[in-house]
Amino acid sequence: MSDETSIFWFRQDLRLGDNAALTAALGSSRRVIPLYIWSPGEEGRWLPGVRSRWWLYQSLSNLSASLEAMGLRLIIRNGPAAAVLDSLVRETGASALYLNKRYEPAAAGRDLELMTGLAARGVESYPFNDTTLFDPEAVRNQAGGPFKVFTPFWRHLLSLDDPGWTIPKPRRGSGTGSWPAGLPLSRLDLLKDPARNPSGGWSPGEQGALKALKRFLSEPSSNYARDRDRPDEAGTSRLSPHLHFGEISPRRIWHEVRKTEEGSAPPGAEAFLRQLAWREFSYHLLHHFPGTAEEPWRRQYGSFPWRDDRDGFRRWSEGATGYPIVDAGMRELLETGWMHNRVRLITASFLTKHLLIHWLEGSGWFWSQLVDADLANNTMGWQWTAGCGADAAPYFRIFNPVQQGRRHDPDGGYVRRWLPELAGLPARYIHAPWTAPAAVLAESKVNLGHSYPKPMVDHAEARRRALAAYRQILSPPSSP
DNA sequence: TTTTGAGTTGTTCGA
DNA sequence: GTCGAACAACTCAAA
Repeated sequence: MSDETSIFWFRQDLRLGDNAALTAALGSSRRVIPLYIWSPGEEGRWLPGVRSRWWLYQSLSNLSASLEAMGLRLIIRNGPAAAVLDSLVRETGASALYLNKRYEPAAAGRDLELMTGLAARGVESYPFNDTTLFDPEAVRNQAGGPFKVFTPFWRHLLSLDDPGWTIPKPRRGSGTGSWPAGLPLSRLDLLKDPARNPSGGWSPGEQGALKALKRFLSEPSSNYARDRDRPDEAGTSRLSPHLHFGEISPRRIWHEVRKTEEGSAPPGAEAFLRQLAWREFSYHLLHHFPGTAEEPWRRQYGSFPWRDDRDGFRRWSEGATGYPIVDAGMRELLETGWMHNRVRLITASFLTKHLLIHWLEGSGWFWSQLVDADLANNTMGWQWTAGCGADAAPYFRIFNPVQQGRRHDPDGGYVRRWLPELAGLPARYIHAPWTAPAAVLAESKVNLGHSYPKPMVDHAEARRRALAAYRQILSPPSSP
């Protein structure tokens, strides 16, 4: 162990356990300065939204307390990362920077530049792969390129050695008395609008993340493969925000699930790992195709005839389309900052296919509202739904919002929860109120067009319009 | 190099 | 109600 001072830069790895770069820093230097930098302007147009900031505040507060307990202090600063690091190096004489790599293009580019600058001043940087199970550069097909189809990617992951097992939580503090100056967390302006705090019983932070995983794995009657598509039941892991902020590592989840799998083989363990692999796939894609957060992955979609429809977008975002399963999802998002995965698909499909509104408007809205907003996942999901992404759904797969509602929310419990104005409707009509007889509507206190809107588009008509639009770019008319 | 099999999450239609 | 086919063609990944 050297006498040198190192800086450990926390970013999307707000945890002490199984943290590759943090463990390396504590193992190699006598004095480690834990740092967090608030510099949202360096992330391009993807500034954290109100829910994301709320979570960040809670998570940093939690992390700070955990660090104190082991004799370390989290130094919080704001401003351009390069400038913050420069001055901290000057103040402390640090000679090394430890960090876990980020894969969002803006952040990755910024990091590279900043590490080069530090190297010129004699400060060595040690970037680790920690956010993903495997380093995207190391996962390649036989031709040496990145995978562009999920299933071969998944099979390849299963053929690899397991990612190194959990790195133990460091126990030791630095033992130095004086710490460089930092800002109190409250100065970061993360809690702007308390009225919009996410609800839903979240526990941000490392302990909360571990508890959530434990709960998920111990559900006695759980069958993830079956229940994950039921928004009316709590069948999903709800680990997404914890994963986004790195309060738990995908490595740890991978191992915990496999461990359980070997023991009692809960139904659905493999299905869950597949979802984790989708997250992995998203990160690898964003790394290899850095333009895809803004541009369609399939080039020909650049000329897709998206409609400019401000009013349509507003109705979608507010949950007033007249299709209950869509509106329930959008209200859940608005009220809690989270939406069930299946409903994300249905609402995204509705925006891009029924309304023909650009997927970027949708991804931007989700980004601004989600507590788990994650550039890799959000980008991949929207491009996949819109048909322009890697391994996307065929364009003729257009969700029928009524059928999807009936299949995945058969009793209407999900709709009733988020659309109380429809709560009185019998299950038979809950996903298509306009088909209910007048007497049923009256008895249920539903006044279509007033207490709840009529469908803003006719499904069959919208479907034909979408198919025509997609056909247009896939087989351009030959010139005469 | 060429060939071959395959591809998260669907819907509709007609028998 | 249930079933299979059509919806399109393309590109990927591996043999």
